[in-house]
Amino acid sequence: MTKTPAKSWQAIQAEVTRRINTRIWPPGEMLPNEIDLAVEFGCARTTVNRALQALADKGVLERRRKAGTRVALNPVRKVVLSIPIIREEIEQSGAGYGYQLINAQKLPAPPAICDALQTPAGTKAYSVKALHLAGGKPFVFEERWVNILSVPTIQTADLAKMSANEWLVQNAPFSRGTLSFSAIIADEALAKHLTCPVGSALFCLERGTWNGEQSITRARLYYGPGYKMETSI
Amino acid sequence: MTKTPAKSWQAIQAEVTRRINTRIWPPGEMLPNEIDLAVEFGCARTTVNRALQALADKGVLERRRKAGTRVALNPVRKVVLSIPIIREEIEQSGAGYGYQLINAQKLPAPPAICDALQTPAGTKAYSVKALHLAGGKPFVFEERWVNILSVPTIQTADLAKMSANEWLVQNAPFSRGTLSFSAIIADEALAKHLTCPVGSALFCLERGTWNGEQSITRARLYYGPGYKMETSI
DNA sequence: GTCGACTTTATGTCTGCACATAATAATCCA
DNA sequence: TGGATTATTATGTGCAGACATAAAGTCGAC
Repeated sequence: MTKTPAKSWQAIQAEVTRRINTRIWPPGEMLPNEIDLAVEFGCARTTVNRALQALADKGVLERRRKAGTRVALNPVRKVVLSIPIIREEIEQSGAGYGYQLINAQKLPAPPAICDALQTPAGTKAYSVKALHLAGGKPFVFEERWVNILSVPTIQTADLAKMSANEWLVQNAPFSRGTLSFSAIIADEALAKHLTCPVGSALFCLERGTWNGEQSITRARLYYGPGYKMETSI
Repeated sequence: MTKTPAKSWQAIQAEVTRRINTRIWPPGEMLPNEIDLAVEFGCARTTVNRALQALADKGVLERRRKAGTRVALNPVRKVVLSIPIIREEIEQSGAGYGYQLINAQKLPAPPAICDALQTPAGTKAYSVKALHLAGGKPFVFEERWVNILSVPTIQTADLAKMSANEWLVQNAPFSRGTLSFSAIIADEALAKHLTCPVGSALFCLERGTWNGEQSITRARLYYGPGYKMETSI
C-alpha cells in the first residue's frame, strides 16, 4: 500500500474523495476505522475525524457509531445553496438596483395565509407588495404577509425607503424558516408587475420564518421569466 | 455578566445564536475573541472555535484572521438543500415508483449541448429520454445528454432496466457539478410526456457533471405542474 | 509622506489524551 | 429458545498546549 503523507484535514478529505471517485471505495463500501486511517495517513485520529465529518456533512459519507463509516449509496444529495440577497445579486450582475414599494397595508389575510401564519382565520395581517428592479427593469415581484401579532411595529416602518426584508432582518429575529421553490404561470397581475406576457413561466421562491413557535412572515418572490438560480457542487 | 455554563459546542452554538437573535449581538457586531469566549463559557478555546466555525459555515457569522468574528450583515444566506433522489422522493410519498425509458441513441448534439459538454460542434453524444412515474402517473421527464468521449460504455448499458442516473452513479465518477433551477413553459412535447396541458409552468432542474476537466453529462429534469422543492433553515 | 519590512493578534489547525455515547455483538439466565 | 443484560467497539466530543497563517497595524528608511 502506498504511503500517503497528509498535512491537513483538507488533504485527507481530498484523498478520501479521490478514493471514492476512483472507486477504490465504491458506493456502499465500508471504510477503515478512524484509527487505522490515522495510522495510514500519519496523523492524529482527531484530524481524520474532522475530514470524515466534513464529508458526512456533505452527504458523501454515512457514519454511525459502532457501525462505522461507509460511502453513501447516493452521493451528492446535499448541496449548499446560497440564497441570494436580491440587492446583492443585482448589483453583482452589474445592473443598478432599484426598489419600489407598491403598497403596504393592514388587510384581512386570506385563509391560506392565516393558516401559514398560525393566526385565527380572518385575522388581519400586514400585506406588503414591492418590486425589485435591475437596471430599471422589474426583476423580482415580492408579495409578503407579516404577522402583526408578532411584529406590530412593522406598521410604522417606512417601507418605501427600506425593503420589508431588510427591515425584518434588522428588527425581527427568527430562529427557523422554510423555503420552497416552484414554477408558476404569470397571471394578469403578475404579468403587469413584471412587465412580461401573461402565461410566462415564473420561478417562485416562497419563504416562511418563525421565531420559536411564533410565525413572523411569509413571502413569495416571483422572478421574471428566464431566471435561473444556480449553484455548484 | 451572567455566567453561562456550557457543556458542548452545540450548547455554545445555541447560546451564540440566541445572542444574535435577541440582538445582544446585532448584525455587523464584532464578537469577543475565542479566548475570551472560552473563559466566559468555561471551556477550551477549541470548543468555542468549533461552535463559531459551524455558525460561519451556516453563513451566520463572518470570520477573518486577525480581523475577528462578526455577525453577518445578511444572515441566512446559505441553505443546505437535499437534492432528492427521484426514486426515494416518490417512494417516500407513498406512491409506487416507476421508470420508463423513452429512447436512448447516439445523435449529433445541438450546439448548446456541445458547448456544455465541451466537445467540438456537431459531435455526436448519447441522448437519453426517460420518464419517472409516481403511482403510475408521470412525475418527472428526464432529458439527458452523455458525453460518449468520456463515458463510451454507456452505449452498451441497458437503460431500460436501470435509469441513466443510477448507471452513471455506479459507473462514471464525477468530481464536481453544477445545478440550476428554473421555470419553464410546457411545450407540446413536454406536455405530452408529462400528460399536462401545454402552457403549464414546469419546475426544471438542470444538472451538469464533470470529472476533472472532462464533462460527463448534462441533464434536465422537468417536474410536473405544481411541484415544489422544499427545504428548511 | 510613502512604501516596504516587521510585529501583533485572532483565527486555523494539529496532537495526544481522555471520556461519553450509541449501537452492535456476546453472554447469561429463565 | 428467547429475552434481557453486559461487553465491545467506532464514532462523538472535550481539553490543554503548540505552532501555522493571514491580515491588520506599526515603524523605519528613503
